[in-house]
Amino acid sequence: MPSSKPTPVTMDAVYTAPGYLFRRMQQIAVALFIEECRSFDLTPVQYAALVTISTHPGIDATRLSAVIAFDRSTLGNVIERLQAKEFIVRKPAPEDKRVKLLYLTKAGAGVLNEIMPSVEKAQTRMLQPLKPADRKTLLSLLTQLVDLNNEASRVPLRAEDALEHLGRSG
Amino acid sequence: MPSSKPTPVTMDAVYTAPGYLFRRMQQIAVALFIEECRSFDLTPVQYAALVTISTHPGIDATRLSAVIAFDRSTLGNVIERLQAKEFIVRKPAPEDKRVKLLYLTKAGAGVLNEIMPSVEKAQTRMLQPLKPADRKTLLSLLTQLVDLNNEASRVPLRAEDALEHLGRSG
DNA sequence: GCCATATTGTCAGTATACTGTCAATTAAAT
DNA sequence: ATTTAATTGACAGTATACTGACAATATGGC
Repeated sequence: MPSSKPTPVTMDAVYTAPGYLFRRMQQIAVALFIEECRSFDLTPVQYAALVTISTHPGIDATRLSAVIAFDRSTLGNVIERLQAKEFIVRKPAPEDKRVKLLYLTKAGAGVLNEIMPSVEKAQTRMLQPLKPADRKTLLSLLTQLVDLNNEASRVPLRAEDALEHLGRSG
Repeated sequence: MPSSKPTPVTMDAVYTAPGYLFRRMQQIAVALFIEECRSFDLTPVQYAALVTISTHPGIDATRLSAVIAFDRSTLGNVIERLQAKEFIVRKPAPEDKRVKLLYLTKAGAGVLNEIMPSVEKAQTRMLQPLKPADRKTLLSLLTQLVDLNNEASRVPLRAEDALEHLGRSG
């Protein structure tokens, strides 16, 4: 017969779970980013979107979502905010009336250039407590893990999608 | 004079940043949790809260927030939802009219017992793609990093706070 | 050309997260 | 004891995230 004796629950069920640790590190990462970049009025997500629009001028929202693996619905609001701050502009695509193409404004390119050192500082700070060798190990394992689990999230990363707006066929 | 020549921005500014990788892993971790625990109507945060109330019956919201390092404001809504699902109850504290003490209901204890295997499965799955030795390494480094960066987040983990409701002096 | 299908942006709804504020209440200072 | 501080739960406001739906538009099969 199946034993229904309940295992005594301890806080280890939370503290040692990788999911909990990833959540904590995400909180910490965002906190450090916001702290270092306070003067630029850009969130981590907005920064990632801005970088991607910079490297892929004329990308549309759907492809942008695939390239940084952010939800399409979420990205709509992010784009709105970047547009409100006048860091990007949206232009209707001539060949497809559904699509709106994204471009950096001068202000957007400017803020991106200026914020870079602060972003670097935040990224450095979050791994700082580890020994240099451990930083490399963690980053390597984390990169592998994200890549190998790519399909597990709703919006898998599709870096190659970024090239489609340049006229490739899928 | 300072060179204002802008460094060409590449997607590496996003893809290799630890902050981005932590965000991706958090997304993936939540997605796997939700998938494995679909039948239980509990989110990762609600699960963590339930575990903590189980191991600390009679804890209040502020101490709960310190023990799992979740924001106090956020936790208010989480508690409301757990209460709506009748997994917990809130009782006013006799000695302090501000405080409401949290307790598991029978249904709460039941769901916690039943969900455990699915939670375990989700936690296992998210590290599965790595070799066993690498899983151990990553978990160890992650645990260290979260601990060493504890003060960087708005709500640092204060595990010892959990004992106060048992009558300690701070 | 027509029709089933897919894509795009958008929206409503729910659930974290954080900032800042507030009233009620308690504790501390003197 | 009275003023001052701090604490507690709550709230409003902003910003990710995901689900599921929708109209407008494109595309494919035929």
